[in-house]
Amino acid sequence: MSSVPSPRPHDAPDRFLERLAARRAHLSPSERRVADFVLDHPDQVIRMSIAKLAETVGVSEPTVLRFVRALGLQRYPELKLLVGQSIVSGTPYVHADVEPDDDLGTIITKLFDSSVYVLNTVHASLDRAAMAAAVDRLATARRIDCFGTGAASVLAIEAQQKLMRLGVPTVIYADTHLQRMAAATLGPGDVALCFSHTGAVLDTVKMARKAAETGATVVAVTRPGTPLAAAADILLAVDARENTEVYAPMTSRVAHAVVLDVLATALALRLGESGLARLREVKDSLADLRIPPEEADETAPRRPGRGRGTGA
Amino acid sequence: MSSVPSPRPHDAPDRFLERLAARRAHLSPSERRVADFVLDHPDQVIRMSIAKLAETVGVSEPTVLRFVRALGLQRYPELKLLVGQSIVSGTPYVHADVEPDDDLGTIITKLFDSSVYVLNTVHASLDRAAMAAAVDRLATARRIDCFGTGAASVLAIEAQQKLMRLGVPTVIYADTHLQRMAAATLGPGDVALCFSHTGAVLDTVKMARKAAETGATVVAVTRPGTPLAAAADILLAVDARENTEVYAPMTSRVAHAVVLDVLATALALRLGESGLARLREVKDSLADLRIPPEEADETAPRRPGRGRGTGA
DNA sequence: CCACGGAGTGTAGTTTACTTTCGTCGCCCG
DNA sequence: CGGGCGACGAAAGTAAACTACACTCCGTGG
Repeated sequence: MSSVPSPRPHDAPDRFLERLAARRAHLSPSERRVADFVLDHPDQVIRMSIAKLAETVGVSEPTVLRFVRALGLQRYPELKLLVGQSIVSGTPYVHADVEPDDDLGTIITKLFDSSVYVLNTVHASLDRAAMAAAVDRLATARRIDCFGTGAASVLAIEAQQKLMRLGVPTVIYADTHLQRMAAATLGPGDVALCFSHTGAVLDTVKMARKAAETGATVVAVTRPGTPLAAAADILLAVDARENTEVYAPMTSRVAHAVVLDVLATALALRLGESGLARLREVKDSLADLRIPPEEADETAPRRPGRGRGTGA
Repeated sequence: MSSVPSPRPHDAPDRFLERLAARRAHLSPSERRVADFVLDHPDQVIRMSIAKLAETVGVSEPTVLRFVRALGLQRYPELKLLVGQSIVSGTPYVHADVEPDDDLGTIITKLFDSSVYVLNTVHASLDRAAMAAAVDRLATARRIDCFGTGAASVLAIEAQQKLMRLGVPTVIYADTHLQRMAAATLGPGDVALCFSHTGAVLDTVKMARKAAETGATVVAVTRPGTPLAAAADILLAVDARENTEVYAPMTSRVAHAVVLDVLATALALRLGESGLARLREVKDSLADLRIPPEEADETAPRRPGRGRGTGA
């Protein structure tokens, strides 16, 4: 492979336009007009020469250059570069919702872009201290119960799978009644791991409160400022605004999944060799459920007319 | 020469480096050297003048310019712009694996970046025709069975949830035996929706084949070139290489989830008003399980010592 | 075996783009 | 009401990008 340079050469290229907007107030009037034009038409700016930009905005070339310098850049091309990178980076501002008359390609693009956007947002806003605290508690927990209802139940199930694989005593109960009963049987040293997109699902919140009453630590992955968040000892905030009105929570699902990945991975490393050893054991125990690579071809009797999918 | 993956989907700006790699073969020797340098050091190229690039590569300036034109571009700055946009998207190339001695911040960054990277890759490589065909079949299916074992089981569960919400007759069975029995009872007009990261899980593959024997349509979300992929009528290929050796499938999970989102969303729109109506009905039926926003504050009795997580 | 032609490349010169210097204007403060 | 300061632009200088043209190498046909 090649030299992989600093992922972000100077500053974060993505939020460059944000930075520009923030700095707008401190610019001189003429410079501000340049800033406004750049913010309004970044796509045009990247193909403009300094002279063209100056003419379009109605200022002189040196003013444009001063504007560039005011932003902490050395040269004008640098600006074009950063603006260019800003407008490409994952769905700039328009976190577009899917419309009823979108075609398939548009749906695909919108959903993938939204997911990427949410991941970037959550990444940036993730509370490391809370995450560290959560890993801490999970690592030493006597018992971990996973809670989640509705769409969040898959997250609870996934959490149970991931943590169990690490040799951490983690359980999940299939229905709400069982979960509620289980919550009441927790105690100090135990952890209740709760998932909810809205943070306002009555059952989950009640379980969290019940668990807290017993002295267990409540870790919640949910939206901040919600009842569930308030009930939590440790809040892993995922603030992904989305259209929950009609469609099922989608993008926030993805964000929750990645947060869970982080949790499980950090925990695995925290547990060190013992955790890795467990993973290996579990993996080995599954080996005979897999088709070995070398047999793969023979064991796949190709049926006529099958195998579509790559074609047009 | 180093492979350069497509950092971003869409058509124009993003897959530029890919396009460049593809066109490399048709270039003259000197131009090819330029191409290789651009592919290997895109981050440097975006800050180089044509003269500097020519000198570094060891060719003349016009050669660089001819290289630019061979790519279908008009001017050299256009190249810098496109290269710059190509290398943005959060994750450069290094799909970095988590190392045992990474600290929490590094783990967070690596996992989020990997997820974003995978989403971009899968977005770019997603087979729309296959997706359209899948939506088609699901829309008219008499019955849909979801299959998935191990880590993929949560996806199957999620699929069942999402499709069921649309009013599409979708079922899932909890254990392998039941799933296998169910597969045998499928028939023409039915759909088997299979999930597997590796595509080599024996149980899932057997179910897919059994389902295919009955004349049902097999839709598989998995890695291409695997036994499960071969057994599928419609393959939704998700080729996310990752470290399955020790850690559970993580990034591919996220990709599968988004593919499922696309499937469900496209299906909802395809079903039109009836699908949306179903969603609303289901949503309304859940209304009393939520804590209404206005009550949120009062219903959250704040306990002393609680509410950590946002702090340092 | 040599003349011819075309592909591929480089040299030199022109045009365009960017940057700096410096001077003017207007405004605030003394 | 004039000296000083900040904002701005004109013009000149410098660097970058582009174009025209010439050379070389190699294969082909006479």
